[in-house]
Amino acid sequence: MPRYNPAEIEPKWQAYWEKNKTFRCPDFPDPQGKGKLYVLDMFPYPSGAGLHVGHPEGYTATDIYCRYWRMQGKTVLHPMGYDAFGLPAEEYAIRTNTPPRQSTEANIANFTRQLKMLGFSYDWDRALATTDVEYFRWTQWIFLVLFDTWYDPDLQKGRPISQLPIPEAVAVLGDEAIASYQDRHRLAYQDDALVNWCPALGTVLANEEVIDGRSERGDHPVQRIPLRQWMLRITAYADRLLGDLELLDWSAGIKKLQADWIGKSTGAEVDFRIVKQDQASCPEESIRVYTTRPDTLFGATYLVVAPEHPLVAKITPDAYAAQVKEYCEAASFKSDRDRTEADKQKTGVFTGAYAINPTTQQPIPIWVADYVLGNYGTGAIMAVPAHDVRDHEFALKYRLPIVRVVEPLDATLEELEKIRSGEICFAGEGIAVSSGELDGLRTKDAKAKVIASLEQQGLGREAVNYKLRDWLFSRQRFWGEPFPILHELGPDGTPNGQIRAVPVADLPVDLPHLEDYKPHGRPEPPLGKADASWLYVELDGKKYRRETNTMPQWAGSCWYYLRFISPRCTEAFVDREQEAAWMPVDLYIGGAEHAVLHLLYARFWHKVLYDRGYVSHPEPFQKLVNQGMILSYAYKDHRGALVPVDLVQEDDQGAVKHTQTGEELQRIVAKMSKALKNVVDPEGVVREYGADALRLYEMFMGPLEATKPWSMQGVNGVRNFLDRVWRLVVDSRSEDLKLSEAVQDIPAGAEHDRVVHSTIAAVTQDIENLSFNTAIARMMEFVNHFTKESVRPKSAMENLTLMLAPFAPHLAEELWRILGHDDSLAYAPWPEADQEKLKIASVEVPIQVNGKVRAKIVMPVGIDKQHAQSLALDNERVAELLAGKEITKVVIIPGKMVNFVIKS
RNA sequence: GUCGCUGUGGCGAAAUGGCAGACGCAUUGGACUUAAAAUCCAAGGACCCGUGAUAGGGUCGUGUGGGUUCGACUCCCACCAGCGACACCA
Repeated sequence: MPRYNPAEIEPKWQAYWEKNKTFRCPDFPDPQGKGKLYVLDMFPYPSGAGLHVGHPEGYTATDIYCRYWRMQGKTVLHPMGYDAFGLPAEEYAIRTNTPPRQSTEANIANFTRQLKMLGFSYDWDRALATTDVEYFRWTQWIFLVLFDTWYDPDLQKGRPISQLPIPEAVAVLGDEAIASYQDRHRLAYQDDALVNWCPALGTVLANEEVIDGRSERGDHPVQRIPLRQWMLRITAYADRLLGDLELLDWSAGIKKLQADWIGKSTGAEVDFRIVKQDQASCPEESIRVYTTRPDTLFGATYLVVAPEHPLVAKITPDAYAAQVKEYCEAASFKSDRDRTEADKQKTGVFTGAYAINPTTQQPIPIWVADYVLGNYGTGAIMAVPAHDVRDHEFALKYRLPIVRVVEPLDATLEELEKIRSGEICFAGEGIAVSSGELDGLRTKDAKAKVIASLEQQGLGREAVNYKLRDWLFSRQRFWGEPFPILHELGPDGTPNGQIRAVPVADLPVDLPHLEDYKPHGRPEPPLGKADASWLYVELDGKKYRRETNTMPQWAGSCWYYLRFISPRCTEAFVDREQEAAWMPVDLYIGGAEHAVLHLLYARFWHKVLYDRGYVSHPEPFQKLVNQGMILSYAYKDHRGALVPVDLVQEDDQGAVKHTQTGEELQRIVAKMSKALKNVVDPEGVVREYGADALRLYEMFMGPLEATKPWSMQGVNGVRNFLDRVWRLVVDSRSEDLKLSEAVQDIPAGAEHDRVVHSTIAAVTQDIENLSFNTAIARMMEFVNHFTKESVRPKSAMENLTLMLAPFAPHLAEELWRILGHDDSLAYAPWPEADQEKLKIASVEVPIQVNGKVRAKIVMPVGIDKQHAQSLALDNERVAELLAGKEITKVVIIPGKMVNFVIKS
């Protein structure tokens, strides 16, 4: 085998690693080693389409990192698994008439085959899928932990429900009342929620799965209907989820995304007394609003309540009832997203009722408008049209008064004029005016003063709000984890409202066999069609019906990183000691599309488990890196329409033309898509160029976090590099496999040593910084250097092989063998850069005049400033330029540059 | 609309206060070959001056405009473009 042939050596080494369990990870980190390292990829959803080039990007990065640290002596946990529940699998199953478990397992087998083909150093013995019954047994168990936990706001901690203090008033009502009180406080609770129900898909959808009132998948109409749903009380943890971001080594961008999603705001709740009117029999005294700008209270000229607000009907006088009712009903049919469409004109209706502004004592009208959301704050606002753009827009449309109470600190006269005339609205901070006792105060001080005064009068208080909502956790689908919950049946055989957990000993609750799990257009979950033997349970003499909702796809991915630590543990969801030894995850790499939801949900579950004493760290993922998207070239015609790549041809001049119209096209970068025929299949790349070339190319394209376009010529380029490495070491003309004659077991000279050790230093640094593209460039320089040498020290070739091993492991193993080593190099010590051998005697230093390079002089390393200056002045050209000029300043950075500043 | 990221040769990129364009692709020239492929060696930002040809020298150049600095791709301000996320949260 004289030539580099990845098709032969790659399967050979993959078989070797598998047979020798080279990457098996021990239960505990080696106490003699250099510590533990837990490196995790976001596990894939095993779609029928197989691996996409985007998958190996992150996986190669983590693989390089793991292989490097193994060579540095760390014990590395590096697992892989599958997030396999979910709607696409179920849809596919319905379409092809195969059971979802069967198609899911086939897809997993295909993914595993493709991943193994790329030579990743996973411990495959730890592989798992969220659909494994033995896995979701513990997903259900964790759900029961959530069900068994309430959040104690005083201790800021989740505690067992048995420790929830029961108020005397509840206790006297008996066991049922206590149970219902407890149920209302659990982290997993049931609630009547307005959901996005899609009859065609037969399920509720998350808000992000609904676009303009239609489903993202299939474009079916979506309705808003109230349904009894399971909710998870993530809002209880909002403050900790926000505060603990500080502990994490995540990019500022991702932290900000999460912080914005949680959306903490501080302001005040203010009570507005309702003006009693003869017609309305309103028992309530006041409406409570939430505002972040209590300092603008004097400018509140009307109130707005959400259409869902419980007081709407009570405060509306009969004369207005019909139109208010009509408006509220119309609003109830709109989705949240419809209502919040920004470019939409605001609408609203006057209720006919008035409230008293507590500062001015003036009556102000109360309106209903759907720009106020029922489920944020108190569902009601005080409108300050002079200082809030939304209120301003609404006030202009309905001709409501605008009263200016804040002046900007630094505005141009022109701006000030417009603000004073009410033409534009000023929403910033400034100085209070026309606000009685607040006049002259800065916004911050005015807020404090008005809150204090409201508190004194019992009319308001400081308040905090979050955008984050509780998590709607149930789906009406077949292919998900069943809830381990039982509904007690009354004497008439229908649920009586009492619920209980399935005893832990009875877990898992497996999915029943269903002949027909297709959607039927009604919101009852498909599991309701299960046999009575599954559906009905008798326990302690009572009859129960199982909960028939299933969990959303997010559930399984909320804790898989814990199961990887002890995947076969039968006693617990994770072995306690092993958890303490391996957690937290040291490096987590995945796509930015999971920046908010997955990472927030997983952090939430982790904190609950932490509070309940099941895990040892408050946060699961210490360092997070988002790999960039891999895009493809696409072509656009004069109209801006995209042209499929098979209709594009490049001519001799390098211009791209449409093969049919001959029109010259513009090359752009776009997402890969089947329609554009520019999807790159990783398996095809492996066949043509080899797995090592694919891995190397994905890393050489550019920085890990950047989005970058795929180029087959680039793949060819790195393959060319691997060929050069091969020829550097191996005699490619010989019939049998042997070292090149240039490779000799001789000591390296000073020049060779410098190249070797500077490469080691650079590559080591680059790997630790995840800067793989520059690490590869350094190895290319190394190869370019030694290719020119007719004698290549064997030790230098060994160092190169070791450095290349994390990137191109198959080739490196093969070269290692040819260099005379019997073992795999997976655990060979990483080469160390010898600082002594990096030292050089002299450097070339640029000499600048007024910042422009005018000469270059070789100077000894470590020269002092004075000598550097005189050497520079000795230079003929420099002397010439400085002749007769006055030198005003000389800047000298020894070893870097000398700059003479002269008067011109 | 708001927020974030990105803007550097023909292309992917490097350098993140000190010689802009490392490394790779594509291109061009040379060696090898009967020839081609492969391989190896070499050249290369643009423009100008200079020379028989070299050598050599100059000006400009990192999206645009301004600023800080002896010195800016790098830091600051404003703007433009592309991509992405969020979107009436009071």
